[in-house]
Amino acid sequence: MNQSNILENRFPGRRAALKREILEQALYCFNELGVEATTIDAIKARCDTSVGAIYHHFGNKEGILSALFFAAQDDQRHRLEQELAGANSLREAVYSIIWSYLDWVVDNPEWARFLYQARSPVAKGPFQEELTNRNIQNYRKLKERLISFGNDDIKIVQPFEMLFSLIIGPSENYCRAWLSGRVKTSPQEYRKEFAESVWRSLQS
Amino acid sequence: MNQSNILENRFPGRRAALKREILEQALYCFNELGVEATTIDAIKARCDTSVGAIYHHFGNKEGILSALFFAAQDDQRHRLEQELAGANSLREAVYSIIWSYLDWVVDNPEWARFLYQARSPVAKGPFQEELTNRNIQNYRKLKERLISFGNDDIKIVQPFEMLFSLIIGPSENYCRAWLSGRVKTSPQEYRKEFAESVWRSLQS
DNA sequence: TCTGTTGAAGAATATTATTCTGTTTTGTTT
DNA sequence: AAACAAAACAGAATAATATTCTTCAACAGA
Repeated sequence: MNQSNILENRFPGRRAALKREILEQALYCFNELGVEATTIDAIKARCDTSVGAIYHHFGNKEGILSALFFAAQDDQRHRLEQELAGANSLREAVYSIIWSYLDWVVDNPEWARFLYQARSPVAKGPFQEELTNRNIQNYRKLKERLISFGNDDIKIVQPFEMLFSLIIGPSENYCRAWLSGRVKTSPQEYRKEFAESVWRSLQS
Repeated sequence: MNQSNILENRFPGRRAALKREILEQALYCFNELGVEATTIDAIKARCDTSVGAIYHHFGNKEGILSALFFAAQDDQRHRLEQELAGANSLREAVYSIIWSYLDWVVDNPEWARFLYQARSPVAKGPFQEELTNRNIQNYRKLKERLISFGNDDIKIVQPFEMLFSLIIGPSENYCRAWLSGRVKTSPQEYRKEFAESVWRSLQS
């Protein structure tokens, strides 16, 4: 049932049991029915609790959505940082970014699906600022890490703004297609090809 | 006010005037407030009409959303087909796909923004099947067009499923970033770089 | 002009999100 | 252990919102 321990990691302990249960069922509902079509009542029914409990823990629907979103995003980023820590060159860093992304999506398809569809609602909602700040932070850290390698060995595509899009764009697009069912082959099968293609695209 | 004539093209004539007006204001609301936070009342207020008129034209909120979505998608695809028609080699085709995509987004930023955020809701809603069919069709047509060139001159990345992601992924990712404000430079400035990078990534 | 059809309005209804009040459980202090 | 405070939970009451329904007006074709 539990596809992973993202929730356990983030909301540990006995007292948070219902909180985790609500989130898990909400995740299911959002993915199955869509964010807007998911009602508090539907979530309530699936975990046999009360509206009072739900609102006590999350305040409102946006609160549930955001809690799920940030939990997923943090887990994904954590995986990225772990992989990236082991990289010793720009080339290895690029491979780490792509591989950790693909692996995470394949390991957590439900969470990944949710992440794609919840970004816009969260970006518009009351947690707008928190999301923006996190994105700026993450982006900056990644940029510094990449710059730290220098690019003596090969000449890298110039406008730095483009770099991240070139690296993650293809994988992201493929993962979306895979999660929506348009393509059948697991992203992991193309790990190597994605990384190599991207690396080629970077040398100018 | 009217960023383009997408609505005029799709719903021409005097009798569809209110229909277009409703759609235009709805587009504004969806982008400004988000899909879920946009109320029928807010749309009604912005075009000074009645709920009756709105429901007469679109049935429900999903109906407005879908009408906008398909209008935008068709316009985008139309532009792609025009550009692609002039291509005489695989290389030119790849350039056409990327350039028409970037140009369309820059020409229609509001529509592009909407397209990104409305995909999930539409994919879950009552027009689910229509969307799927359109996607399958578009994908197939594009695939056939690309295959038609053969690949005698250069060896192209093997798994065909990956091809589309490699081509459009970087541009898509960058356009999202640009529309969300994370990067400032217009995608059009990097037209050449995106196309060249992608083309390098394809040769294996 | 007549007549059926489409466009439009707004009140009435149904659905859903949210608040509020009270009760129980849990943890902590004495 | 008893008393207290804080957090967890339940469910009725309320508010916000989507949708339906009934009515009237504009319009095209006979």
